[in-house]
Amino acid sequence: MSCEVEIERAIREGGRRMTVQRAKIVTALRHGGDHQTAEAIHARVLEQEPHAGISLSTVYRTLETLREMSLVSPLDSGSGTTTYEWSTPERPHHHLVCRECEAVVEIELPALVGVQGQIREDTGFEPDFDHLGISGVCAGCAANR
Amino acid sequence: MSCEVEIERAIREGGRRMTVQRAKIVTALRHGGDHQTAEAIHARVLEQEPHAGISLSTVYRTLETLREMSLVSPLDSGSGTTTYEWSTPERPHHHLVCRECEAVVEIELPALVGVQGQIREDTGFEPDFDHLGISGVCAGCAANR
DNA sequence: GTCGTTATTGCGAACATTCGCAGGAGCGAA
DNA sequence: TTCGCTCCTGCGAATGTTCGCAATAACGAC
Repeated sequence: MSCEVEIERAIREGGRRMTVQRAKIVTALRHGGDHQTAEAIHARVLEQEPHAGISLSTVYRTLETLREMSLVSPLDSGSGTTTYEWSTPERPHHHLVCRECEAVVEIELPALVGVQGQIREDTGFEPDFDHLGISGVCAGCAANR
Repeated sequence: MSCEVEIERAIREGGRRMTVQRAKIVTALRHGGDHQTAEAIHARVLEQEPHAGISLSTVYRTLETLREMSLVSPLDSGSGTTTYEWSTPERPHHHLVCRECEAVVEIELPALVGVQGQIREDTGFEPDFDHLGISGVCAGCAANR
């Protein structure tokens, strides 16, 4: 993948360092599909390189670092485990997470831009409205009652 | 407090049982101010009745039960600890949680009703928009950079 | 009041995640 | 190339929260 170079440059900016561990975690994230747990990413790294010896702590810390740089979006699925997906700023979207069956549906919410503006004007607060996890009850579970 | 009777009735509906533990937890919640952690509620119960012998698990389970009945609103403050506050349906509000300093600001967002309608129409999903925890960066922290 | 069903409790273990610390490695400067 | 600063890692312990299980107690029926 060619974009690995760009990511490396992005990491270097801000005084961060490029390490083998980070490279492997980034690769696992980008090739592993959406909504992976930290544990799954860790397993994927070890699978491709059993002697890599990357600790789970490092996976968590790297994910946090990538989140600070807005390269990764965490999604709290409500059931106690957080999943991560590679950021796609060119296609902003949000997630509806069902409280009952834990299904996740993607949705675009351009109307949130107005809400974001209101918050900013009222309070000066800059909300993270680029990748919201909205919990609730999906149509299927609502029907089952 | 007179409304304890109403809460008791609400708990009984749906086949739930009224126990001493639940009564004490409800009292602690209602008299303890907003945004208490489970640990704080537990401590408050033990403080007023050292021999009560209520376990932390029971506090968590009771809070979950009260949340299912929409009597209590949890707020994930981002720092790993969840706080709870008694629901006030007559005064719906949301919380802006600063990712840097963890300050919490209350805000009313009537504009969200429109977004809620859009989600419902598009997907049939019923979002929990009555008590959102919105993370982001507050004005003060944004200025410190 | 007694009885039986079953929701609820307390306990300890499990879970996902974070933290502190000492050793190791990345990267700029010489 | 070597040196030195300091960021990063691995480990194990700690955190907040959930879960499984056996014992207990609430509440409706008699």
